[in-house]
Amino acid sequence: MIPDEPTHELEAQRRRNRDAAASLGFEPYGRRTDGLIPIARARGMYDPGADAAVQAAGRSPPAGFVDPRPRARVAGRVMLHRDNGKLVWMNLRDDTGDVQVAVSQKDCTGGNGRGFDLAKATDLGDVLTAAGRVTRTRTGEITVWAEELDAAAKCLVPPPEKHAGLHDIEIRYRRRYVDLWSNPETLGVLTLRSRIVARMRRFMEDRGFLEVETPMLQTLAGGAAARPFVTHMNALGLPLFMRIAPELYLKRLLVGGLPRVFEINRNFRNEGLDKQHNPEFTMLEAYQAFGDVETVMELTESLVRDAAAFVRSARDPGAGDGGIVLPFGDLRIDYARPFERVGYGDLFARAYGFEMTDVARARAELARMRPGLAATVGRMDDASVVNELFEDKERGGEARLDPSRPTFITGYPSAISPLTRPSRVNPAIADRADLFIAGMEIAPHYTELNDPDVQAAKFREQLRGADAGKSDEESTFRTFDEDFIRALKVGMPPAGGMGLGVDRLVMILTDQRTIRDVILFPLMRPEGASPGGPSERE
RNA sequence: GAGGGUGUAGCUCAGCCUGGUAGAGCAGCGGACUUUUAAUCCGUCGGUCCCGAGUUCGAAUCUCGGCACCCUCACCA
Repeated sequence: MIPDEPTHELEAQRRRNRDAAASLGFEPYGRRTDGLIPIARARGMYDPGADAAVQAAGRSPPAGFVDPRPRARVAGRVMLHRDNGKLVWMNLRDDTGDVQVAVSQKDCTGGNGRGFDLAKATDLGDVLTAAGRVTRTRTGEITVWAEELDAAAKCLVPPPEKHAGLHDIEIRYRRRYVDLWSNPETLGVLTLRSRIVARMRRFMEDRGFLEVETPMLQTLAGGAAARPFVTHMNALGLPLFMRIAPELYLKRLLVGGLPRVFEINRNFRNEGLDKQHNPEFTMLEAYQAFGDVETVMELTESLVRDAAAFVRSARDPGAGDGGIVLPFGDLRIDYARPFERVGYGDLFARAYGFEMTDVARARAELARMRPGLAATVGRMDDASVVNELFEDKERGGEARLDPSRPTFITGYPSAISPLTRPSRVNPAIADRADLFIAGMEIAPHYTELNDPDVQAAKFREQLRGADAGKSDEESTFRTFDEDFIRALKVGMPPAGGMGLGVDRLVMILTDQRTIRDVILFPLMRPEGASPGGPSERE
């Protein structure tokens, strides 16, 4: 808070109400409170029999009558507030749900005895604790009939409109702390994400994988083709990169003798952002020694199926053990059936009506489709030409997939998969498979390259490719990692590896259209940076 | 990067096409009310119409420039 900033009228009023609560003897910012239970649990404690017994006892219960209704102590934000004079109704919300609280002048006499007065001085958005009997009102609403009410935190900022909620998308991302408690959908999706990740972690552990943490600050950013974020370390006077992938470190661990390793953590790529890309994103990357591409495809398929089953049961706990079908937009995605598999070459032929080996035709086709690219097509190598066609959004191979069926594309050309081991059967084909769901690439799988000489040659090839025709920006991220080659010289067992885009998978499983809706704090430009001078608002 | 859209009270929005000096609901404030459910009833306060320039007697409204966000496309694993 900036001291001399003039406070808004609504905030000033809230400060007055806070001071009023303080002068009633409350600590406006609360204190430790033991014995709190989640609101959902308090609601579950409601006992119709006990309510009936109290009803039967009537207004003047017989001597020795003991109120059998359960007591609960809950904490939550004030979502609604209805002041009926000598009886104040409010609705408290925590992360488990809402409950109505009645604060009656006659009955709310516990604690410091001023609970009713506090209810009168309460603003929407305040955090309170309430303790009392769990009962039901005439109209059937489960209610904590407060015997005590205490202040826990003052809300000085006016909350969103009580019925419409917070709609402004920009403010929802910028102020998640408001979005989370005012929009139950946000809380639901983001807590579900957390539980999905926990579930995936356990799945991997159950399969014998060891979770590890490898450097995020790297002197060389390798393991993928992407532009890194650049930073600088003062103490060593060292330029550093934020990692674009953990791959080269995880493989060093295989060399070190760890047979199954995985990491769930952030990667950083200095590229554009859209519905499927956030500059920092979470990846589950795993390597299994003595496995191959098939091994890790099975791993991913089981992992995704398990996560989907988990989401389905979280959404609909009563559901039987039928299929696992989850909605994504208009799609209904079936995770129970074996995932589809389709070859790169087949998809290409299906999309264009000729074989991808017909390179001359492919060049002509690309030149026709992309007049702007016509000049460059001549300088592109065969595989790039084919892949350019393959990845075309409208006509390409990926566009031919059934988005409602999780599908592995297999048989990628070796030429576009530099870190992948060529197939033993046909070296022109890489042992690589990419999992697509809902038209989104979710996870690539590889039989990893472990021959140091072949790897070194591929690195060199990439560097050469970088020098030829590519822009400076593109070439900066291509690096030759000498130590990684040295590690391979020590001997890495044959292995299968995969990298799963956690944010994208969570999007699909939770039916969210943009990656920002599954990230707690998506990247935003700073607020108030307009040329008129930065306005200090917090 | 290109095109389109949005930006008005704390929040949700109308007004903009067709220029005449700012509206509603909720929230707030004062009052009434011990079974309400977006409580109700009476009264009332609240504005950098995103920022800047221009056109005009007059701009929330029209024009130009800028900023932020959203959508589509492009780029990018």
